[in-house]
Amino acid sequence: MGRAPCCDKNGLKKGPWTPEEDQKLIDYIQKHGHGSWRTLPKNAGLARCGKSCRLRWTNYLRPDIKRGRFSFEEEETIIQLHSILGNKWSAIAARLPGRTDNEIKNYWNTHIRKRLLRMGIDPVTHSPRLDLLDFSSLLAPSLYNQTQLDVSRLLGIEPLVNTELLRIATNLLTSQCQSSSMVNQRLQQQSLISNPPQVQDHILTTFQPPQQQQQQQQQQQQLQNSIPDIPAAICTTSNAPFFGDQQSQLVQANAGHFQADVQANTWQASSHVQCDIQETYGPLPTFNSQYPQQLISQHFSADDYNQAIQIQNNNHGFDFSPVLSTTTSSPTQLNSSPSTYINSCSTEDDRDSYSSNLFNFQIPDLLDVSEFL
DNA sequence: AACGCAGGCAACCGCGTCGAA
DNA sequence: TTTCGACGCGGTTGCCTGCGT
Repeated sequence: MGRAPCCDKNGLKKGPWTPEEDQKLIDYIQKHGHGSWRTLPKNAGLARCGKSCRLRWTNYLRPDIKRGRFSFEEEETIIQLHSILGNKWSAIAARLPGRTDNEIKNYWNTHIRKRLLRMGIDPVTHSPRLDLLDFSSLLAPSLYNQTQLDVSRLLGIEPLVNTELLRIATNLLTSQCQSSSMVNQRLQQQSLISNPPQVQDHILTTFQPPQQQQQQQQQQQQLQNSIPDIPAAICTTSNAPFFGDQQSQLVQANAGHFQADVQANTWQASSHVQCDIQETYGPLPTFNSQYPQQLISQHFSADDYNQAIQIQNNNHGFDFSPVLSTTTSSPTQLNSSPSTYINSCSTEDDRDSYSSNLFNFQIPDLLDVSEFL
Protein backbone atom coordinates (compact mmCIF):
# COMPACT_ATOMS: atom_id res chain seq x y z
CA MET A 1 0.00 0.00 0.00
CA GLY A 2 1.40 3.33 -1.01
CA ARG A 3 4.60 1.88 -2.25
CA ALA A 4 6.80 4.19 -4.21
CA PRO A 5 7.14 3.10 -7.81
CA CYS A 6 10.33 1.38 -8.75
CA CYS A 7 12.92 3.45 -10.54
CA ASP A 8 12.79 1.02 -13.43
CA LYS A 9 9.16 1.80 -14.08
CA ASN A 10 9.90 5.47 -14.48
CA GLY A 11 12.97 4.95 -16.61
CA LEU A 12 15.12 6.58 -13.98
CA LYS A 13 18.79 5.92 -13.58
CA LYS A 14 20.02 3.27 -11.19
CA GLY A 15 23.38 2.12 -10.01
CA PRO A 16 26.43 3.97 -8.81
CA TRP A 17 26.31 7.71 -8.52
CA THR A 18 28.62 9.87 -10.58
CA PRO A 19 30.49 12.83 -9.08
CA GLU A 20 28.32 15.13 -11.17
CA GLU A 21 25.15 13.66 -9.72
CA ASP A 22 26.58 13.94 -6.25
CA GLN A 23 27.40 17.59 -6.79
CA LYS A 24 23.94 18.32 -8.11
CA LEU A 25 22.37 16.73 -5.10
CA ILE A 26 24.66 18.50 -2.67
CA ASP A 27 24.14 21.86 -4.31
CA TYR A 28 20.40 21.50 -4.33
CA ILE A 29 20.09 20.39 -0.72
CA GLN A 30 22.47 23.05 0.48
CA LYS A 31 20.35 25.68 -1.21
CA HIS A 32 16.85 24.37 -0.61
CA GLY A 33 17.06 21.54 1.85
CA HIS A 34 15.78 18.19 0.78
CA GLY A 35 12.14 19.02 1.40
CA SER A 36 10.11 16.41 -0.41
CA TRP A 37 12.33 13.63 -1.64
CA ARG A 38 9.69 12.86 -4.18
CA THR A 39 10.07 16.13 -6.01
CA LEU A 40 13.72 16.71 -5.29
CA PRO A 41 15.23 14.80 -8.24
CA LYS A 42 13.18 16.72 -10.75
CA ASN A 43 13.95 20.06 -9.14
CA ALA A 44 17.62 19.20 -8.82
CA GLY A 45 17.86 17.99 -12.40
CA LEU A 46 18.61 14.42 -11.46
CA ALA A 47 17.33 11.39 -13.34
CA ARG A 48 16.98 9.47 -10.10
CA CYS A 49 14.09 8.52 -7.93
CA GLY A 50 13.63 10.33 -4.66
CA LYS A 51 14.38 7.22 -2.76
CA SER A 52 17.74 6.88 -4.39
CA CYS A 53 18.52 10.53 -3.66
CA ARG A 54 17.57 10.17 -0.03
CA LEU A 55 19.74 7.09 0.35
CA ARG A 56 22.68 8.73 -1.36
CA TRP A 57 22.37 11.78 0.84
CA THR A 58 21.82 10.06 4.15
CA ASN A 59 24.38 7.33 3.62
CA TYR A 60 27.11 9.13 1.77
CA LEU A 61 26.83 12.84 1.04
CA ARG A 62 25.58 14.17 4.35
CA PRO A 63 28.24 16.52 5.69
CA ASP A 64 28.20 15.15 9.23
CA ILE A 65 29.01 11.62 8.21
CA LYS A 66 32.05 10.17 9.89
CA ARG A 67 34.25 8.29 7.51
CA GLY A 68 36.83 5.65 8.17
CA ARG A 69 37.27 2.63 10.32
CA PHE A 70 35.08 2.07 13.33
CA SER A 71 36.82 2.71 16.60
CA PHE A 72 36.84 0.08 19.30
CA GLU A 73 34.57 2.23 21.38
CA GLU A 74 32.11 2.41 18.54
CA GLU A 75 32.34 -1.31 18.01
CA GLU A 76 31.74 -1.95 21.66
CA THR A 77 28.75 0.33 21.62
CA ILE A 78 27.34 -1.40 18.57
CA ILE A 79 27.62 -4.80 20.22
CA GLN A 80 26.07 -3.59 23.41
CA LEU A 81 23.24 -1.83 21.66
CA HIS A 82 22.65 -4.76 19.36
CA SER A 83 22.37 -7.08 22.32
CA ILE A 84 19.48 -4.97 23.50
CA LEU A 85 17.91 -3.56 20.38
CA GLY A 86 18.62 -6.32 17.89
CA ASN A 87 18.72 -5.37 14.22
CA LYS A 88 17.35 -1.92 14.86
CA TRP A 89 20.10 -0.33 12.86
CA SER A 90 18.54 3.07 12.75
CA ALA A 91 18.15 3.07 16.52
CA ILE A 92 21.76 1.99 16.91
CA ALA A 93 22.92 4.59 14.42
CA ALA A 94 21.09 7.26 16.37
CA ARG A 95 23.51 6.59 19.24
CA LEU A 96 26.59 6.70 17.07
CA PRO A 97 27.04 10.23 15.79
CA GLY A 98 28.23 10.39 12.22
CA ARG A 99 27.50 6.76 11.47
CA THR A 100 24.64 5.67 9.27
CA ASP A 101 22.40 2.71 9.80
CA ASN A 102 23.57 1.25 6.52
CA GLU A 103 27.19 1.59 7.52
CA ILE A 104 26.60 0.00 10.89
CA LYS A 105 24.58 -2.77 9.33
CA ASN A 106 27.33 -3.50 6.83
CA TYR A 107 29.97 -3.37 9.51
CA TRP A 108 27.99 -5.73 11.67
CA ASN A 109 27.45 -8.21 8.89
CA THR A 110 30.99 -8.13 7.58
CA HIS A 111 33.03 -7.81 10.75
CA ILE A 112 31.30 -8.14 14.07
CA ARG A 113 28.92 -10.88 13.11
CA LYS A 114 31.68 -13.05 11.74
CA ARG A 115 33.84 -12.42 14.75
CA LEU A 116 31.08 -13.46 17.11
CA LEU A 117 30.50 -16.58 15.07
CA ARG A 118 34.18 -17.40 15.28
CA MET A 119 33.93 -16.97 19.01
CA GLY A 120 31.06 -19.42 19.08
CA ILE A 121 28.53 -16.77 19.93
CA ASP A 122 25.24 -16.46 18.18
CA PRO A 123 25.17 -12.90 16.83
CA VAL A 124 21.40 -12.84 16.98
CA THR A 125 20.89 -13.86 20.57
CA HIS A 126 24.36 -12.96 21.84
CA SER A 127 24.49 -16.34 23.47
CA PRO A 128 26.77 -19.30 22.83
CA ARG A 129 25.73 -21.30 19.84
CA LEU A 130 24.56 -24.27 21.84
CA ASP A 131 21.20 -25.64 22.60
CA LEU A 132 21.03 -24.15 26.04
CA LEU A 133 17.55 -25.40 26.54
CA ASP A 134 19.12 -28.70 27.41
CA PHE A 135 21.32 -27.08 30.00
CA SER A 136 18.49 -25.20 31.57
CA SER A 137 16.55 -28.41 31.85
CA LEU A 138 19.51 -29.93 33.63
CA LEU A 139 20.07 -26.99 35.88
CA ALA A 140 16.58 -25.82 36.62
CA PRO A 141 15.47 -28.74 38.81
CA SER A 142 18.53 -28.37 40.96
CA LEU A 143 18.00 -24.67 41.27
CA TYR A 144 14.40 -25.21 42.12
CA ASN A 145 15.13 -27.68 44.85
CA GLN A 146 17.66 -25.30 46.32
CA THR A 147 20.09 -28.17 46.65
CA GLN A 148 23.52 -28.68 45.34
CA LEU A 149 23.78 -29.97 41.82
CA ASP A 150 24.40 -33.65 41.59
CA VAL A 151 27.90 -33.59 40.19
CA SER A 152 28.13 -37.31 39.76
CA ARG A 153 24.96 -37.29 37.72
CA LEU A 154 26.31 -34.54 35.60
CA LEU A 155 29.65 -36.22 35.28
CA GLY A 156 27.77 -39.28 34.21
CA ILE A 157 26.85 -37.45 31.07
CA GLU A 158 30.31 -36.09 30.60
CA PRO A 159 30.39 -37.02 26.91
CA LEU A 160 27.58 -34.54 26.40
CA VAL A 161 28.35 -31.89 28.96
CA ASN A 162 31.41 -30.99 30.90
CA THR A 163 31.53 -28.92 34.02
CA GLU A 164 33.07 -25.95 32.35
CA LEU A 165 30.21 -25.75 29.95
CA LEU A 166 27.79 -26.16 32.77
CA ARG A 167 29.44 -23.28 34.52
CA ILE A 168 28.94 -21.18 31.45
CA ALA A 169 25.35 -22.26 31.13
CA THR A 170 24.83 -21.41 34.75
CA ASN A 171 26.28 -18.00 34.18
CA LEU A 172 23.94 -17.58 31.28
CA LEU A 173 20.94 -18.38 33.37
CA THR A 174 22.16 -15.86 35.85
CA SER A 175 22.79 -13.30 33.19
CA GLN A 176 19.30 -13.64 31.84
CA CYS A 177 17.75 -12.70 35.11
CA GLN A 178 20.25 -9.92 35.52
CA SER A 179 19.25 -8.66 32.15
CA SER A 180 15.63 -8.84 33.08
CA SER A 181 16.50 -6.95 36.17
CA MET A 182 18.03 -4.25 34.04
CA VAL A 183 14.84 -3.99 32.06
CA ASN A 184 12.92 -3.89 35.26
CA GLN A 185 15.05 -1.09 36.52
CA ARG A 186 14.24 0.88 33.43
CA LEU A 187 10.58 0.12 33.79
CA GLN A 188 10.72 1.45 37.25
CA GLN A 189 12.37 4.55 35.94
CA GLN A 190 9.51 4.96 33.54
CA SER A 191 7.01 4.43 36.28
CA LEU A 192 8.68 7.19 38.21
CA ILE A 193 8.24 9.78 35.52
CA SER A 194 5.56 11.49 37.46
CA ASN A 195 7.55 11.35 40.67
CA PRO A 196 9.89 13.99 42.06
CA PRO A 197 12.82 14.64 39.73
CA GLN A 198 15.50 14.17 42.34
CA VAL A 199 14.53 10.55 42.63
CA GLN A 200 14.74 10.03 38.90
CA ASP A 201 18.12 11.66 38.95
CA HIS A 202 19.31 9.09 41.40
CA ILE A 203 18.29 6.24 39.19
CA LEU A 204 19.83 7.73 36.11
CA THR A 205 23.07 8.69 37.79
CA THR A 206 25.76 6.08 38.01
CA PHE A 207 28.09 7.42 40.63
CA GLN A 208 27.19 9.66 43.49
CA PRO A 209 28.60 10.51 46.88
CA PRO A 210 27.75 7.71 49.32
CA GLN A 211 25.72 9.90 51.63
CA GLN A 212 23.61 11.27 48.85
CA GLN A 213 23.27 7.81 47.38
CA GLN A 214 22.12 6.38 50.66
CA GLN A 215 19.61 9.12 51.18
CA GLN A 216 18.19 8.75 47.73
CA GLN A 217 18.13 4.97 48.03
CA GLN A 218 15.90 5.43 51.01
CA GLN A 219 13.65 7.65 48.96
CA GLN A 220 13.64 5.12 46.18
CA GLN A 221 12.83 2.35 48.62
CA GLN A 222 9.83 4.31 49.82
CA LEU A 223 8.69 4.82 46.28
CA GLN A 224 9.12 1.17 45.39
CA ASN A 225 6.70 0.22 48.08
CA SER A 226 4.02 1.80 45.97
CA ILE A 227 5.25 0.35 42.68
CA PRO A 228 4.02 -2.98 41.33
CA ASP A 229 6.60 -5.72 41.63
CA ILE A 230 7.60 -5.72 37.99
CA PRO A 231 10.66 -7.97 38.27
CA ALA A 232 8.63 -11.05 38.88
CA ALA A 233 6.56 -10.39 35.82
CA ILE A 234 9.58 -9.71 33.69
CA CYS A 235 11.49 -12.74 34.86
CA THR A 236 8.47 -14.90 34.44
CA THR A 237 7.78 -13.89 30.89
CA SER A 238 11.35 -13.97 29.72
CA ASN A 239 12.26 -17.21 31.40
CA ALA A 240 9.08 -19.11 31.03
CA PRO A 241 10.25 -20.98 27.95
CA PHE A 242 13.19 -22.31 29.91
CA PHE A 243 11.53 -23.17 33.15
CA GLY A 244 8.40 -24.98 34.03
CA ASP A 245 5.76 -23.35 36.12
CA GLN A 246 7.47 -24.26 39.34
CA GLN A 247 10.75 -22.96 38.11
CA SER A 248 9.08 -19.79 37.03
CA GLN A 249 7.79 -19.42 40.53
CA LEU A 250 11.29 -19.80 41.79
CA VAL A 251 12.46 -17.14 39.43
CA GLN A 252 9.71 -14.92 40.62
CA ALA A 253 10.78 -15.52 44.15
CA ASN A 254 14.34 -14.75 43.27
CA ALA A 255 13.34 -11.63 41.46
CA GLY A 256 13.13 -9.91 44.78
CA HIS A 257 16.79 -10.56 45.33
CA PHE A 258 17.64 -9.07 42.00
CA GLN A 259 15.63 -6.05 42.78
CA ALA A 260 17.48 -5.59 46.01
CA ASP A 261 20.78 -5.98 44.24
CA VAL A 262 19.85 -3.30 41.81
CA GLN A 263 19.44 -0.91 44.63
CA ALA A 264 22.83 -1.89 45.87
CA ASN A 265 24.12 -0.81 42.48
CA THR A 266 25.45 -4.28 41.80
CA TRP A 267 24.24 -6.93 39.44
CA GLN A 268 24.29 -10.21 41.24
CA ALA A 269 22.47 -13.44 41.07
CA SER A 270 20.10 -14.40 43.78
CA SER A 271 22.12 -15.31 46.81
CA HIS A 272 20.40 -18.67 46.96
CA VAL A 273 21.18 -19.60 43.43
CA GLN A 274 24.63 -18.17 43.56
CA CYS A 275 25.47 -19.98 46.76
CA ASP A 276 24.44 -23.37 45.50
CA ILE A 277 26.18 -23.04 42.22
CA GLN A 278 29.26 -21.53 43.71
CA GLU A 279 29.66 -24.40 46.08
CA THR A 280 29.51 -26.82 43.24
CA TYR A 281 31.17 -25.01 40.43
CA GLY A 282 33.23 -22.32 42.00
CA PRO A 283 32.75 -18.58 42.17
CA LEU A 284 30.40 -16.89 39.79
CA PRO A 285 31.18 -13.51 38.39
CA THR A 286 29.61 -10.48 39.93
CA PHE A 287 28.90 -7.82 37.41
CA ASN A 288 29.10 -4.20 38.19
CA SER A 289 26.19 -2.26 36.92
CA GLN A 290 28.33 0.31 35.21
CA TYR A 291 27.38 -0.77 31.75
CA PRO A 292 23.64 -0.90 32.16
CA GLN A 293 23.29 2.34 34.01
CA GLN A 294 25.77 4.29 32.01
CA LEU A 295 24.49 3.04 28.74
CA ILE A 296 20.91 3.48 29.68
CA SER A 297 21.32 6.97 30.98
CA GLN A 298 23.34 7.98 27.96
CA HIS A 299 21.47 6.33 25.19
CA PHE A 300 18.01 5.16 25.94
CA SER A 301 14.53 6.49 25.77
CA ALA A 302 11.43 4.91 27.18
CA ASP A 303 10.48 3.68 23.73
CA ASP A 304 13.79 1.90 23.42
CA TYR A 305 13.11 -0.02 26.54
CA ASN A 306 9.69 -1.03 25.45
CA GLN A 307 11.40 -2.29 22.34
CA ALA A 308 14.01 -4.09 24.35
CA ILE A 309 11.42 -5.79 26.47
CA GLN A 310 9.54 -6.86 23.40
CA ILE A 311 12.70 -8.16 21.80
CA GLN A 312 13.63 -10.09 24.91
CA ASN A 313 10.21 -11.61 25.22
CA ASN A 314 10.18 -12.52 21.57
CA ASN A 315 13.64 -14.00 21.52
CA HIS A 316 13.27 -16.04 24.67
CA GLY A 317 17.00 -16.03 24.58
CA PHE A 318 19.82 -14.97 26.76
CA ASP A 319 20.88 -11.44 26.85
CA PHE A 320 24.34 -10.46 27.82
CA SER A 321 23.82 -6.85 28.41
CA PRO A 322 25.12 -6.98 31.96
CA VAL A 323 27.95 -9.25 30.95
CA LEU A 324 29.02 -6.73 28.39
CA SER A 325 30.23 -4.49 31.12
CA THR A 326 33.73 -4.72 29.85
CA THR A 327 35.94 -2.81 32.15
CA THR A 328 34.67 -4.01 35.44
CA SER A 329 33.71 -7.55 34.71
CA SER A 330 37.20 -8.53 33.76
CA PRO A 331 39.74 -8.41 36.53
CA THR A 332 42.53 -7.94 34.03
CA GLN A 333 41.14 -4.62 33.00
CA LEU A 334 40.32 -3.13 36.33
CA ASN A 335 42.85 -0.39 36.01
CA SER A 336 42.39 0.39 32.39
CA SER A 337 39.61 2.01 30.48
CA PRO A 338 38.28 0.28 27.39
CA SER A 339 40.06 2.74 25.22
CA THR A 340 43.41 2.29 26.87
CA TYR A 341 43.06 -1.42 26.74
CA ILE A 342 41.89 -1.69 23.22
CA ASN A 343 44.02 1.02 21.78
CA SER A 344 46.91 -1.31 22.12
CA CYS A 345 45.15 -3.64 19.73
CA SER A 346 45.86 -3.03 16.14
CA THR A 347 44.99 -6.15 14.25
CA GLU A 348 41.85 -8.09 13.60
CA ASP A 349 43.14 -10.77 15.93
CA ASP A 350 43.61 -8.18 18.59
CA ARG A 351 40.03 -7.25 18.15
CA ASP A 352 39.07 -10.86 18.49
CA SER A 353 40.95 -10.98 21.72
CA TYR A 354 39.29 -7.85 22.92
CA SER A 355 35.90 -9.14 21.92
CA SER A 356 36.55 -12.24 23.93
CA ASN A 357 37.08 -10.13 26.96
CA LEU A 358 34.08 -8.12 25.97
CA PHE A 359 31.89 -11.15 26.31
CA ASN A 360 33.73 -12.46 29.30
CA PHE A 361 33.58 -16.06 28.18
CA GLN A 362 36.09 -18.81 28.30
CA ILE A 363 36.14 -18.72 24.56
CA PRO A 364 38.70 -21.42 23.86
CA ASP A 365 36.62 -23.94 25.75
CA LEU A 366 33.50 -22.77 24.06
CA LEU A 367 34.94 -23.01 20.63
CA ASP A 368 35.70 -26.64 21.02
CA VAL A 369 32.06 -27.49 20.75
CA SER A 370 32.71 -30.84 19.14
CA GLU A 371 34.02 -32.03 22.46
CA PHE A 372 30.54 -31.80 23.91
CA LEU A 373 28.49 -33.02 21.01
C1' DA B 1 50.28 -11.94 -15.91
C1' DA B 2 45.94 -14.10 -15.63
C1' DC B 3 42.44 -16.10 -13.23
C1' DG B 4 39.37 -17.23 -9.44
C1' DC B 5 37.69 -16.35 -5.05
C1' DA B 6 36.23 -13.91 -1.03
C1' DG B 7 35.33 -9.76 1.46
C1' DG B 8 33.55 -5.14 1.73
C1' DC B 9 30.36 -1.81 0.74
C1' DA B 10 27.14 1.10 -1.92
C1' DA B 11 22.82 0.76 -3.67
C1' DC B 12 18.41 -1.38 -4.51
C1' DC B 13 14.05 -3.75 -3.24
C1' DG B 14 10.06 -4.41 -0.85
C1' DC B 15 7.45 -4.05 3.24
C1' DG B 16 5.65 -1.39 7.20
C1' DT B 17 4.19 2.85 9.14
C1' DC B 18 2.43 7.37 9.34
C1' DG B 19 -0.20 11.22 8.09
C1' DA B 20 -3.18 13.68 5.02
C1' DA B 21 -7.23 13.74 2.15
C1' DT C 1 -13.05 4.91 8.42
C1' DT C 2 -10.72 4.10 4.32
C1' DT C 3 -7.48 5.10 0.83
C1' DC C 4 -3.30 6.66 -0.86
C1' DG C 5 1.16 9.05 -1.08
C1' DA C 6 5.50 9.48 1.03
C1' DC C 7 9.05 8.09 3.83
C1' DG C 8 11.94 5.02 6.66
C1' DC C 9 13.84 0.71 7.64
C1' DG C 10 15.88 -3.86 7.19
C1' DG C 11 17.23 -7.45 4.06
C1' DT C 12 19.47 -8.46 -0.04
C1' DT C 13 22.07 -7.87 -4.24
C1' DG C 14 25.75 -6.98 -7.17
C1' DC C 15 29.86 -4.53 -8.24
C1' DC C 16 34.55 -3.46 -7.05
C1' DT C 17 38.85 -4.52 -5.01
C1' DG C 18 42.43 -7.12 -2.94
C1' DC C 19 44.63 -11.38 -2.33
C1' DG C 20 46.16 -16.00 -3.30
C1' DT C 21 47.36 -19.43 -6.67
